[in-house]
Amino acid sequence: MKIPFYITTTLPYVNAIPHIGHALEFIRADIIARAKKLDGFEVFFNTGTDEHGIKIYQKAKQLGLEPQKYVDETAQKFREIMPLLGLMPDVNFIRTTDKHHVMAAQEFWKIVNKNGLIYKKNYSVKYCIGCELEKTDSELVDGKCPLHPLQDLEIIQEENYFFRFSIFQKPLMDLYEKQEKFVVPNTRLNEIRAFVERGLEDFSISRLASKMPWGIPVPGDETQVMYVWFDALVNYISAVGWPDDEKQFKKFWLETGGVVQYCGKDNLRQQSAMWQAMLLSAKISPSKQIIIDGFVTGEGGIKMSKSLGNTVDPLEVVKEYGTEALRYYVARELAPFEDSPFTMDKFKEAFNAHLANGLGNLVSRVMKMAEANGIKFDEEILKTLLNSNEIKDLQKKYRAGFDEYNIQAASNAVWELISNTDKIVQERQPFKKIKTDKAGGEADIKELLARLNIIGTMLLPIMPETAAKIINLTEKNEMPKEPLFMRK
RNA sequence: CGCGGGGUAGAGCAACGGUAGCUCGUCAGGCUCAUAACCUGAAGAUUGUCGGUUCGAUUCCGGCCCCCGCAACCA
Repeated sequence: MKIPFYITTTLPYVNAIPHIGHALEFIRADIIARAKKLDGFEVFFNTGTDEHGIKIYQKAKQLGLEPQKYVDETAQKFREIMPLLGLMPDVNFIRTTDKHHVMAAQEFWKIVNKNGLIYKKNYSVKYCIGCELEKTDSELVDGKCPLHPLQDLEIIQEENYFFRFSIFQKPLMDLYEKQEKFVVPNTRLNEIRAFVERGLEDFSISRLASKMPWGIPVPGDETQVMYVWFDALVNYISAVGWPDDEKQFKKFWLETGGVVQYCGKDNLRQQSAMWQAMLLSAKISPSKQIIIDGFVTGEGGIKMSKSLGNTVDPLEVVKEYGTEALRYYVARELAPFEDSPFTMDKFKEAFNAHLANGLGNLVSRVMKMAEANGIKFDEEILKTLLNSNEIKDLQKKYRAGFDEYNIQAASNAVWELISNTDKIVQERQPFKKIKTDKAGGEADIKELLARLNIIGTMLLPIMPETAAKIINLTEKNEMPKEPLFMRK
């Protein structure tokens, strides 16, 4: 009987096309999903697109498209990128415009409402006549719209539904206290704790449909649509069958102890506070863990932005270096939880050093020796090697890395093995030894083959295609027809 | 006194009460199985700054300076 495991990315908001930050999160979640699968778990891996709300409504209008048409097109771009990033083919792709999800979000609303946690209240909105847009406080400079500083903002009173977030302070603090490593890394847990401790305010969870119709209708009130967060977050349960597919929900939400959610640091509050309060309000058990990753930045830690021209297009990277190389870079060259710079120069450097010169070259040199001397992969030697302290220690590091969602640490263990193996070739010089001491040389080469085989196995979640290639080469005793990674 | 992260060799990071490690890059030597790859060694850091605690601080405490992100209904 396989133990179920549920992991999800944040659903990207489709007001823009996929960027490197999305790619990074998809790849990380996929690596964990694959590692769990290889470990014998029955994995449900979820991703998809968040498609409602004002930004999308405006974006569609601006492009002269119906919102549905716009989101169909953009969602398709996200769907297409999944295989290019090497995601598992059975990844679940949910859209918040899916019928089932819409139904689930409405059902969720009804339950929360029934539990007395939704109420109506006047909400004042600041509106800039110049922009013809609502403005939030954070968008204002000295209380004025920075684009139209001479015009006063109009205050519009609007009646919205609110969620009683404020009463969840204590339950959330308890959750952070009791659930082990609820937020990873710990600094983020402290951050959200401090935030909740300061006190929570109810937040509005609907918009007037007359002004912004692009949302899920509020059950029982056609004049309002649900605010995107209240809709989008529900995907984590609707994706596993809530509310109607009890069997699926029981398996992947209840038996797993909840979902493991990957999200960016900008999503900390929504996922580890708002969403958890929402679940509590519907009497559903909380998520299992929230994994917060940092952002990729440009050179020098500066935020990536189109206007600065320091963005990196994941599709360009894949086109130039391939999917596997991008996965490598995400896994090992980026800090797992902190911001890290991502530039094409750095990428090339890492590619040459660790994929071409490191992994690829090692495969070529070992397979050449094996092939030239007709030496076959030996299961017995593999078994002995797996019992050595060196390999055991590395496997331990590798597993601990994955257990802590520290993909970098796990990957480092693999490259430590690669480096050790290069050293062995140099020290024992089997290519020379085989000429004078046939048995000794053969034994060395067999060990090298077994090492390569282990490297392949360890690479399976990180670089699945390369890993399969390496395993295949060692078992078939073939030199790669062309280098695995050609120097750039 | 809004919140958080950070300032360590040319670059990117690590460590932690006992004078700093790794990766890339640079230089020298070795090897020739391999993708001008690989192995060994070297050069290169007064660990932002001032002060305190201590036998001893990069590591603990306090002040200051600088950088980055966020500031809730903006995904």
